Order: sequence, then C-alpha cells, then structure tokens
Amino acid sequence: MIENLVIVESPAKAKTIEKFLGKDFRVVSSFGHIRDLAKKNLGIDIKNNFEPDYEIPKEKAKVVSELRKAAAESKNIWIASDEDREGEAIAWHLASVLKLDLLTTKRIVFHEITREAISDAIENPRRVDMNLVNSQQARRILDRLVGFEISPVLWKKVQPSLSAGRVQSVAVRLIVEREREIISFETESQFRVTAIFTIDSENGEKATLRAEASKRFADEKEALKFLELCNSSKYTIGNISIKPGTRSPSPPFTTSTLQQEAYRKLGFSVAQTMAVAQKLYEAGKITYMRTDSTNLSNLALAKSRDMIISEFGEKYSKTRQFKTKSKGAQEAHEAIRPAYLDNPTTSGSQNEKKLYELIWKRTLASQMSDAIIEKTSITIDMSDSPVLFQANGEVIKFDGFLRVYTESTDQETTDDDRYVIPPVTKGMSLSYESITATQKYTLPPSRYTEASLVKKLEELGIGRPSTYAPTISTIQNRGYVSREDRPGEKRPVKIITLLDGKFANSVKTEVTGKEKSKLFPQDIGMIVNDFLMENFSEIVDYHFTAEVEEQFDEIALGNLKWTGMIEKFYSPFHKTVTNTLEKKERKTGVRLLGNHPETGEPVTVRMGRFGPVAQIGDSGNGEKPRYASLSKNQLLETITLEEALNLFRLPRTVGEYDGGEMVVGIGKFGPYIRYKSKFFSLKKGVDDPYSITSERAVEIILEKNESDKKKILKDFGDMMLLNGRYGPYLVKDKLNYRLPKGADAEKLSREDCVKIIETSDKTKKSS
DNA sequence: CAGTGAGCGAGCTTCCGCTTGACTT
Repeated sequence: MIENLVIVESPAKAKTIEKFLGKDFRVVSSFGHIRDLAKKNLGIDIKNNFEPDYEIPKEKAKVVSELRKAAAESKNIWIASDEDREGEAIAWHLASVLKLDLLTTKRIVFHEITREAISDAIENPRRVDMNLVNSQQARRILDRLVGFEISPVLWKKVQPSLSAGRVQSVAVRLIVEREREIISFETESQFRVTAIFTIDSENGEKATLRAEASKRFADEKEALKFLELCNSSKYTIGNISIKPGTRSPSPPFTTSTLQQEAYRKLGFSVAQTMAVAQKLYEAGKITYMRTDSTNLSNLALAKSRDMIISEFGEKYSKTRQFKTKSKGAQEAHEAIRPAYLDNPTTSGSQNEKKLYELIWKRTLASQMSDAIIEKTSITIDMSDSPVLFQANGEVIKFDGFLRVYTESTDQETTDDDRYVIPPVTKGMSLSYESITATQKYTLPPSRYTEASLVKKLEELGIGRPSTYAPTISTIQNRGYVSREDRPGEKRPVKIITLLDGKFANSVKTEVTGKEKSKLFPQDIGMIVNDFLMENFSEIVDYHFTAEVEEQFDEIALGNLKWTGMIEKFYSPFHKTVTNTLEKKERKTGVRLLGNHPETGEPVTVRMGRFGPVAQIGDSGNGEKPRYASLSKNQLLETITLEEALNLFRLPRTVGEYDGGEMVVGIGKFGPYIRYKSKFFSLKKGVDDPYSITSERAVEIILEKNESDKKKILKDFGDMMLLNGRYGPYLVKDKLNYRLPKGADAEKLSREDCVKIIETSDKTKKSS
C-alpha cells in the first residue's frame, strides 16, 4: 500500500515533484486530459439538456488503467492538475473515472515547482470546484457545436474535408483580410531629403552631422526646387533639445512571446520553437513552456538578483514582477525561465543551446535595471527656406538590461538608431557636404508570419498556449493558407544629389514585396472565409471569443448555469445552420473575367474539383468548355482576363528533336519540357515557357541527360547505383536504399545490392 | 512527380485544449 498518490498532468513535472515529496508520496501523471467528448457523432445529447457523452480515447486507455491500478494501491489521493479551467476539468474527470468521492478527494495546486510551494499546497487542500469544471464543459461543448455543425455545411456548400472553428476561422480571417488590404493598397511616393553637414569646430577638427528635412516633397520637380534653395542657403544650428529617457526590459517569456522572439532572432517556426522547448523542459533545463504567465517564483527572483549582482554589480539589479497583460490569461504556470539560473548556457543540440540562451538572457534581463538614455534633437535653420533640417540622436548613458538582451521588433530598424550627435551649440554655422533627395514609396501593411499571427491571436484572447502551434498547422494543412517566400519585384528609385553646387540625377533600383516565410491565403481559404462571413458572422467576429469567455467566467463564479448559456447560444446558431444548408447556393468563388477576344465566349474562373480553374465557354450550347488550372501564386480574386487566357497557351509543342516531340507546360513543380515521356524542368528566372525556343529546349534536354549520366555509377537494369547529394545510394522500383557504412559503391556487385535491399526492407514501408 | 473539370452515391471528413510518444526522413 502506498500512503499518498499525487496525480499531475505532465510526467516531467511528476519527476520533479517526487524529488521534493519524499518516500511517502508517489507521483504519477495523467498526460493531460483523460476523457473527451465521443469522437464519433456530436458527443452531445442536445435534447437532453446538452448532456455530454464522455469517453476515454483509445490512446489514453493505457494511462487510465495504470492510474486505476495506482489509485487502488493508495490510501490518499491528491489531484494536482493545473490551476485553471482545463486543469479543474481534468481533476473532475480523474475523480469520476477513478471513482473517487468528490467530497473527500483532495484537490491541490502548485503555483510553481519549488519545495516551498509544494509543501504549502499539501497543507492547503480543497475540493474540486464544480463551477470551474462547468465553465470548462461549456467551453468544450461550445467548441464542439461550432466545429461539428459548421464543418459539414462547408462539405456540402464548398468542398469536402474542410473545417471551421472558433479559433482557426478567425486566424484565417485575419490573413485573408490582411491580403485584401495589400491587394487594394495603392503605392504612392514622395521625396525625402537628407543632408550631411560639416561643422567647423574651434580646434580645427571637422565633425559631420546627419539630418533630414522636416518636409517631404510630392514629386521630382518640388524636390529639385527645394534643393536649389538648399544650395543657396546658409545654415545655422537652431534649437537643441536634450531629453533624458529610460528603457525598460520586457517581461520574461510566455509561450507567445517566446515564439515571436525565437522567430525574429533565431528564425524558428512556431512548431520548431515548441519542439525544442519541449526537449529543454524534459531535460529539466527550463520551466514549463506552455504558459501565459509572466510570473517568476520568489526563488527565481532571488537567484536572478544574486547572479546579476555578482556578475554586473548592484547597480544592474532591479527585481520586478510583471503583471500578465494578455486577455483571458489563466496563469497556471510560471513564465518560461531557466530551471537553474546559474547556467547561462547548456549542452544539447545547436537549436537547444540557442533557445536556452535566449530564455536565459530574457529572464535575467527582466530583473535588471532600466537603461538610461539621452535623446538629442537638433534643428538646423535655413536662410532661404522656412523648412528645417532635423537631426535626432541617442546616447546610452547607462546600459542596464541592454547589457544582456534587446528585444527585436517586427519592423525594420531605421538608420536613426543609436546615432551619436557631435557636440554643437545654438547659432553655430554649418555648411552642407551633400544633400540628397530620395524617392520613398509608401508600404502596404505587412503579411503575417506564424509568430506575428500568434501575437495577434493572443491580443484578441483567441487560442491558448497549447494550441497556437497546432492551430497554425491546421490552417496550413487544410490549404487555407500557405507559408511562402516571394522574390519581390524591382522598381526604380529616383535620386537627386546636390554636391559642390552641382545637381545630379540618378536612378537606383530597389526590391519591393520580397517575402520570407509569410502566410499567404489560398483561394479555398478566401472562399471559406467569405462563406463564413456571409453566413456565420458571429462566429468569425473578432470579439466572439472574448464575449463567450466573459460568460465562462460567470459560470466559473457560479453566477450562470452552463446549460442555460449553451442553450441561449445554440438555438439561434442551429437555426442559422439549417437555414444555410437549405437555402444557400454552393460557393465556388466564380468570377467572370470577360469574353474571349476572338470567339466571344465567356471566360470565368472558379474553384473546381482539383483546385482553382479557368474556363472558356459554358456547356450551354453543346460545345465542350475548355479548362486550364491556375498556376501557383495566382488568385481567383486577382487574376486578369489576359492572364487567364495565357493559361490556355500551354501545354504547347515547341518542336521536334531526334524523333520526339518537345511539349512545354507548367506542372505542379513549375514549368517543364516533356520529351520522350520524360520531364525536364525549365531554369527559374531564365526560361519562359511561353516564349522558349526549340533550340533552347534541346539544350536543356541535353544538359539534363549529361548530368544524369554522371549520376549513374552502375546500372544493373532493374536497379541502379546512383550518386546523390549525400553520396552513393541504391534505387530499385522507385525506392531508395542507403548503402551500409563503409561500403565501396564501385565494388558492389549485383548480388551485394540484392542483399542490401533485403536487409533494409524490414524497416521500410512501401508508400 | 508533371493535368485531370460527366454524374451518382457510399462512406469519410470536422472542433479546442490538456499532455507525450511512436512513427518516418
């Protein structure tokens, strides 16, 4: 018999806690939720007051049977799931599955994993809070109702296998609306004038001062007019303002801010950040990585203080506790911090090291002094124009937390940052060294990255730390959005330079619209979003979650019955569902682009069975319409008639070579030439499928054949030894096999290869 | 790996939040 059994959610947590509790306690873990609504059907008996049908999922059967066994062997059972809505529900499900009496079962919570907090928890047990449990049931059931009633509507009215939900549909909406802002954005340009001035100081040294004109100029003519005034002007220093300021460190990491910073500083995807953090957590190197709290334990605060004082001195230490700002935060855990603050670095993979160091620096910096800065702002008067030049500078007087860590931003940094202004006095005269007017274009809003989308969702109070990464995967898996790079386009930038009284015009080029790892909506995402906006605007409203959260809070306080709340939501909602099913047309995103210039047939685009498709003619007059798939990066919403007609020019035959036809087309993997039933890719940025010549096509074919020849080490007829990126390998029936270590490909015989395939086959599944 | 867009119907898809493996590359 075991004296005490403590059940927590996470096995890593169980391990840590067991160390603190001693012999009389055994600590086991539930691995999160152990029961959920039935997987099949709705899992809710609507007619019977929304009675939930809970079941233990197959993959949880083992955990549950082990928990049952442990419970049977124990005298006292303590349920120590997290102190939030979900944790309370886990406690309740545990109690009912393990057949524990709710009146006597001890419910305890740890606010942090320290010896003190744990013994404190043990001394203050309470009972399972049914109000909190009911607020979770309301949350769970609302999400199931929304997801499982709207998704089937999409299958009927848009496309099979689609999905909608309280969280994912808003995430898609954000991305779709941002794209539309970008589509409708009209770029304008202005001229910005910057100058480099020379100050002749008393000791004969020359100092330079960078400044910008306080006015921008609409066009080249205006800019030139101003430069002419600049040329004839005399310059004197006008106002000098020196303002002290401070900069404070950011709070320690939550899941959301960790994902943002790991993306900005390390280039990690959201999923990657979580995977690496999980490893660090399991190794006991950091605290729990799914948290919305910026709280640090007293122990961590004290430890940071010691570290900072011994490392940098008393001046650098400032103990702070940050208030959690995010909406709906449940604060069941600490902030993400190193488990042992004395370790600035750690062992493990490169990524683990990098992420750990980021967490360490952020945590330490959060307990350090403000940086003290001095902002200097100087105006320079012109004799011939009322326009001023302005120079802004910043000097760090005391680095404080900046010594360890600076938070990155999503915006690009300006060149004003950390510019040190030379000493000047009012009335000093200056002369210009050069003055430049540069064309500046306005920029459209920027597309979301995975991390900036997480930030936005958190601001809206939508989603939880444990779901940010999965949500972002879901909307990509459904094909609603896709993470992509774009090369951008070149555009001219006009520049007028004034140097030694002479004006010179030049044109530079800049790249605009270059994107890296940004979220782009896909046609199906836009169609589904529009469908939801038209029919279920309440669900995709940005405030929907916040509003239902308020009601969940009321349920948790015992002021509202969960069944009543759900009923109030469900009856109008369900009416909308049936109404939409009955009365609304299928949505295909169809758009009439115009008529074919020769035949006059209508040209349309829409979402077809295999994706977005363009169509010439309709089936009305007996003629068969012609179809062509849209190419990647084209949207139903923005494609023009001309672009659509272009799609029908492919595939086309460009010529013949050695008795075979060469056909050019655009496939899944870009433009290609098909020749003797083999495929040859066109060179990106070099060849254009619409204009490529027969000569060039032959060249590509010969080039590819030549390089393929080099790839083949040995050809046994039914299998081949090839030279790949990672060295030689074996191919048979389109499956690749790795050679055993130390094997010399040159010397392998046919029999050797057969053996390799046989031995490696066991681990391979045919796909 | 590389273009498919007739129409019907059976059987499937789907949510959000808690937690980790067990898989393959």
